[in-house]
Amino acid sequence: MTQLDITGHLDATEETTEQSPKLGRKRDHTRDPEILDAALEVLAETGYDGMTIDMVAARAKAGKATLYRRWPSKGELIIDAIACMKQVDYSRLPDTGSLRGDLIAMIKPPSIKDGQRKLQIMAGLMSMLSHDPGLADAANAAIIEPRAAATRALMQRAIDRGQIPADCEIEVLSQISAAMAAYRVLILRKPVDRDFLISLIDGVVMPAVGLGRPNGQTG
Amino acid sequence: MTQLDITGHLDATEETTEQSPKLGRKRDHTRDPEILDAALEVLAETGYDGMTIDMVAARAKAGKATLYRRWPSKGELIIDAIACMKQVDYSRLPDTGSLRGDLIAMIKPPSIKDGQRKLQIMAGLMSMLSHDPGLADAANAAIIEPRAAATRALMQRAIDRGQIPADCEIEVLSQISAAMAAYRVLILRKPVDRDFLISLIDGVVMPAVGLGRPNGQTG
DNA sequence: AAGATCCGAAACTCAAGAGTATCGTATATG
DNA sequence: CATATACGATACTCTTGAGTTTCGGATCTT
Repeated sequence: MTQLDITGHLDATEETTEQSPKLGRKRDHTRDPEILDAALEVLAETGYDGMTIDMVAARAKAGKATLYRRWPSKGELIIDAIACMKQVDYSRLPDTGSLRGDLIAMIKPPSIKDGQRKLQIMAGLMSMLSHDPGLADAANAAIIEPRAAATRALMQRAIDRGQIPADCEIEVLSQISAAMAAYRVLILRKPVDRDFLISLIDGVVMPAVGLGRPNGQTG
Repeated sequence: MTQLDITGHLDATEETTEQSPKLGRKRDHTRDPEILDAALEVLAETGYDGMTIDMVAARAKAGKATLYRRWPSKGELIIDAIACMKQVDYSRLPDTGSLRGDLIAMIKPPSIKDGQRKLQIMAGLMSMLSHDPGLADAANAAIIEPRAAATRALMQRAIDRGQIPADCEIEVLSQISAAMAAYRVLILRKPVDRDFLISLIDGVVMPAVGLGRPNGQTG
């Protein structure tokens, strides 16, 4: 449950338990993951402007000064927190043989919960995105793109298998679930559950790729 | 659904009678519309937390005290501004005879521009919506619901005419354009233009109601 | 014209939060 | 045990913005 490393600015993949014997230096920045987690929690709860460094420090049971020893500013802390955000693993895509099966296989409680949290974080960042390109890039890379890439891959595979027409608008279709979920949570303020996502797949996505509703008249 | 009306104010949007043209500084709260407009502008540009009363006052060429003589707080001002927001008129829906024609008829430059602006405002409000139910309600009534109701009515009419199946998921389908537009503007940070909206109608909505893609294989 | 009002500008108070500095303590190393 | 260092807590400075007050001048009424 606790796979954490991330000491510098990521890329630190080796997590050997030994320390370099550096002249009496004690533990490195071991508290970083907890602090970044606390920052994301507070961000999701109160939004970027509402959150304070004291809140984050208190949540992480750390001193305010500790945060400033490690990050130069509130903004940098948040960008780092987003970049180091824990991800659900999209590297191994489901392979059920059918597009519908694959899409539904992506709907799992941890995935839903993860999505909900990410949307809360996005909501907290929203008003800042227009004014801080670095923040927007970090949010996109950590929150939006991973899931989008996974869905896109599923659809491309269905095309490669000849299961859906090659001229499907994958770009748009692969965004439907994410967009509708975001709209529902952030704007309609209703929960996104499994049934909603399935009704999206069966009522929108599958028909749109020609696998759903038996075609009828032409309006 | 239904309309707005919220508190007590508004009705200032209508020009009652012709009064002294430019020299006039009338005694009633004639400046209200300009101030509310300025508030919306600043809100859209900088977000709720980023905006200051001074910004709004300066934008409206008014004194800060004037705003406080009229609204008790920043929050009340914003809620009033949203409630009194100018609307594009959705009361007379297009009637082209076909669902596709109606949907496309709703895409007009003023409508696109209006939508873009509303989304910017929503972005500025986003982080507040979770913490202020009154604000969320006002935003929903003024920004979200009018357009949603119009699209829903278009689809219901298509069902009544027998042009699309009665078991279409109207609720979801009518939200597609709004959700995808919001996703594109707020999260993807790309512009929403006429071509995008048309590709949504032809690539997603129409196929989903059985009027688009010639149905084929079963995956 | 005189009086009553409303307005814009600007100075002011007050609270909150970003960022800094200090200090006592805990702990690993030697 | 001694030392060096990182940490938590806390007090502090400084800036910003919400909300208030004051005042001179412009406008409407009578």
